[in-house]
Amino acid sequence: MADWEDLHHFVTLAREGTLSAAARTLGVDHATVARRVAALEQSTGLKLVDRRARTTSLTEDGKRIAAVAAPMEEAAFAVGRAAQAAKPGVDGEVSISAPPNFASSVIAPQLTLLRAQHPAIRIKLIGEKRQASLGRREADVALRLMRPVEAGLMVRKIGSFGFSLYGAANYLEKTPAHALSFIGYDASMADSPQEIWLRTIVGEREVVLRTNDLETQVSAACAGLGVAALPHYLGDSEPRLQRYAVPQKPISREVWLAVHRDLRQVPAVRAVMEFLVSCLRPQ
Amino acid sequence: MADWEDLHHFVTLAREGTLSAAARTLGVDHATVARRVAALEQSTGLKLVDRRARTTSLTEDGKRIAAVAAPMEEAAFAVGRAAQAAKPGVDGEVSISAPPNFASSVIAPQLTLLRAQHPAIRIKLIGEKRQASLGRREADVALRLMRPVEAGLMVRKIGSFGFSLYGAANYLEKTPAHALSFIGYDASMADSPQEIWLRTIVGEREVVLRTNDLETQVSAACAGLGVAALPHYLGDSEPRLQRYAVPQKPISREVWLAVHRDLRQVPAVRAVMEFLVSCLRPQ
DNA sequence: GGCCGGATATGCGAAATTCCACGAATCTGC
DNA sequence: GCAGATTCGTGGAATTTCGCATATCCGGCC
Repeated sequence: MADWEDLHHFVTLAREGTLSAAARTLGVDHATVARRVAALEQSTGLKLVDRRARTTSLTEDGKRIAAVAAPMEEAAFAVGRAAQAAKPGVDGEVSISAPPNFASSVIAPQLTLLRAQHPAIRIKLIGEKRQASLGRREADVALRLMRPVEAGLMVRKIGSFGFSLYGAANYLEKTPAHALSFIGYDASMADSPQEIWLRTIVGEREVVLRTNDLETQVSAACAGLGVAALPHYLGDSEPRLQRYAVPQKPISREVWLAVHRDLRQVPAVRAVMEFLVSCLRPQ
Repeated sequence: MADWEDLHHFVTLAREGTLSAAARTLGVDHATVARRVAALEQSTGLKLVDRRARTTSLTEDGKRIAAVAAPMEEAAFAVGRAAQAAKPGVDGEVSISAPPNFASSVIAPQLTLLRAQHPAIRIKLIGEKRQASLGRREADVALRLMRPVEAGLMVRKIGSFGFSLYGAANYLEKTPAHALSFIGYDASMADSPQEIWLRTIVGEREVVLRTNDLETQVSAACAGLGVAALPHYLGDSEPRLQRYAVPQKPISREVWLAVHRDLRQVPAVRAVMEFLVSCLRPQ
């Protein structure tokens, strides 16, 4: 019987694609991954990966084995969730995945409320653009701007927020509409609703700054570089900015709360979810 | 994330019931099992087993985790089968589980035929009364006397054999029917069809020897201790014995061949199955 | 009551595993 | 074309893990 930990390393390698990436997610050295995969090849008597200088690719046998072993990983994550769900009481660490600026602007400022109500809960707030997989427990709870489709999740729409154009007051005063400059997202966000909305407004005018970081957009707008499409929670809280009305139909994005089925009954997780709902409730 | 090998040890412990038994099936020291389970408890933060001097019993949390982890073991066995199935060609070791006397009397004598036809196949012939689990790869192929019901198996009836009463020639000559002594199975086989059949014949007469070993029955019958209910393949091949006819309806038992779905296409396994079928074919 | 078989803890030495560091190879951007 | 970044391979030192031996405990049996 093969060592299960060897299988763990191999499955991770199969998913991540490179030894180094697998090593990072496993929290070990890449040499360890290489050796464990070699051990698995030894014990199965099959060649599982093609080792080449810069990339390692799975052989046909490797793909087959990886496919069969994938359910094993599913089960392993289920064990992890079951273990967390078995812990009694409202304590322990709960990790939240949310869009970066949403995390810093909306959630973080209110964390003291949660802290006051449930002192035993430790929060890990992960602001990241990529959608953390709740299935593999990269986070316990996730806030998403689109309805999650991952299997095994309980999802719930808990609110929404609108966008407006914002500019520095003195910039808007002195600049005629046809001469406005714009601040937009970079290519990585080209498909986002707010960027599409912004393009309909920009028309022939100029986009002078593209950035994927909303805070940078705020700073640039404050400095009078141009106008930016910002969520209300950001723009309205910045006194140096004011809204710039446009005829286009305003847009808004929905906020969805997602939790894995297995964790939804955990007291600490429930508490965090209620807190997140309250964060989004209109004051 | 918990170490998968820790989970492996824990799942085995959960199934086997004791540290020592788990250690035996895993092929490690019981201290290792204890340490790994302790490590799992550490990493999950749950108490999984109650350690007592003579027995270790799962806690409620332990049962829950074990139940969730069981599919992981299923997947691990599937990986093992997939690995074996991926091996090309008619070679490698194939293990056969069969009733003990059947293995020694019917299969073993003909193994040279298989050997001649497929020199690259190594056979592991396991004669054991308990039914080896093909699902967990305790054997690749099994011969059973009843239709297997395990999930995932391909089963096929490949023959049958009958029973008769046998006794030493001189014993049968000198002993009148009402004075016959009998040789039967012990309590562990009390429910077997041949034992039930034997009881209908014995009536008020005496059972002078009970044993679970068929070879012992043969020896005793040869020595003139009494008559025994033996399968024809055993009794007919022993020149010192001859059948003793009885009015009761004769019985026979079916022989079933079982193989796991995932292994039925492996060349070596197919070859062994064909060989086993030929063993049962009436000459 | 004493003995025995089997099970679980514990301590220690050996062995295996892991991390670390360095070098080679490849891809990317300028 | 070259520098920088990333990746994989390898060898040696340190840590961890494992197996063995011993001690202890419990239940059953004579």
